[in-house]
Amino acid sequence: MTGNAAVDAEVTSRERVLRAAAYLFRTKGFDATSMREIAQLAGLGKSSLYHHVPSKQQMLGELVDHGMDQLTSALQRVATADLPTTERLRLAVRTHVLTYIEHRDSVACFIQEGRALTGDQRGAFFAHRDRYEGWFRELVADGIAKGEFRPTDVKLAVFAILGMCHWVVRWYRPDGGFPPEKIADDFAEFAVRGLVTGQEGG
Amino acid sequence: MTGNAAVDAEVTSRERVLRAAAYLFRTKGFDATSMREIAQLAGLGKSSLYHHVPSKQQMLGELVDHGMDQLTSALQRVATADLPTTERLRLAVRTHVLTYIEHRDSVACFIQEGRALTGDQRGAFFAHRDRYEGWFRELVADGIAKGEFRPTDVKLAVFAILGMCHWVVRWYRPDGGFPPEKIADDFAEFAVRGLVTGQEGG
DNA sequence: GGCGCCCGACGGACCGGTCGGTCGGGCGCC
DNA sequence: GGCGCCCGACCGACCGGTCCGTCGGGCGCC
Repeated sequence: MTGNAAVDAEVTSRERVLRAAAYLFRTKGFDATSMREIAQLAGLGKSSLYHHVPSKQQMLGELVDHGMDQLTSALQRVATADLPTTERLRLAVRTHVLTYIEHRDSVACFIQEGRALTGDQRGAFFAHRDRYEGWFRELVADGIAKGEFRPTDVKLAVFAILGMCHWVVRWYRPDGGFPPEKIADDFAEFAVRGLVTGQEGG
Repeated sequence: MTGNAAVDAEVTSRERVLRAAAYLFRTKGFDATSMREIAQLAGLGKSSLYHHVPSKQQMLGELVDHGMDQLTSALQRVATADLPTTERLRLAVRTHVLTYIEHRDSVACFIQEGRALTGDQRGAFFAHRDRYEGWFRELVADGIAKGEFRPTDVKLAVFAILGMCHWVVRWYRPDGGFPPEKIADDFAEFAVRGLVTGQEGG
């Protein structure tokens, strides 16, 4: 709430549209979602959408950015922690999973629908994604340099970890019987065990 | 010549159509791919597609089935191996990765585009997918029962492993600098390390 | 208070274009 | 000739997006 009634009204309406779009983009995909469906879910006529949003593409771009922001801002809080690399990896995976679950729709837009972007938005999307992956690569490389992690290909290790994390988008259901904390803990443990030194001789 | 090796091969028209469709479905997604594009890539007029395939939906269904068959038939060769569970897991992950890379387009249809199916095909898809996941769950549960794997939630462990594997669809490029064998080995090692007993006290 | 104006929110009708799919006919090979 | 393969032309439906009129609440002016 800003205290300004007129602004609040506009923000809420616009937000309703964006949330409806994010939900549909996540569950059906960008291309399979029509502006009519978004309008219906938001409780508006189709033409009214365009009072709040310039185009379907722009809407996706905004949602992708928002999803990315959720992940990066959550991760930055972890990045600065003064902890052993192993624990920072654990925190990073935990944070990713919990952030996704909390902001499912927009993060799913970022993870799943980014390729539907065009032009400048597409470039910005790839840049953001690379920066996000790069942060994980530094984390893993740091752990290897410090001897906390076994030596292994950094890119592949990050692909493995992020694949495990991103895939949550595809199977998580709020009523699926797994509390977010449980998923976050198990996945963090899985990632850490995959990288830490020990059990040599395989 | 189209310049696309997957389509240029000397095969029947029907196969050319299916391969073109699989390639486009993987790279652009089912909904973003038009029958006109498929026809063009296959070197045919749009109407000619319908001499080989009854509909776009049916085509996707066939490709999803085919991708699923590639994975399951490859996995069944591994399932019967008389090896410790740890080594069977390693083989399973290796096989999954290598099979995906060898049959990228149709397997990607199975992994990524299955949700675009409708009706009976949709039900069959979910059944196949569940059977595939079920096989992995039995493998993991078996390893835990035998004491080779640490006790952990089986479903989550399989989600983690399959997430890591399925995500290959999204980043693998033939010229990406990673030989398939390297990816398969690293991912198998990652999965095994995530599950085997040892390093307790975390 | 009462009146009139304004303006943002909204929706019905409609646009050009593209979608998946159909149809009738032509062309070449046996 | 007959048959398999193929294509241009075409269909109704639906796409994202626009146009323009309606509605109603807020605000200045008297």
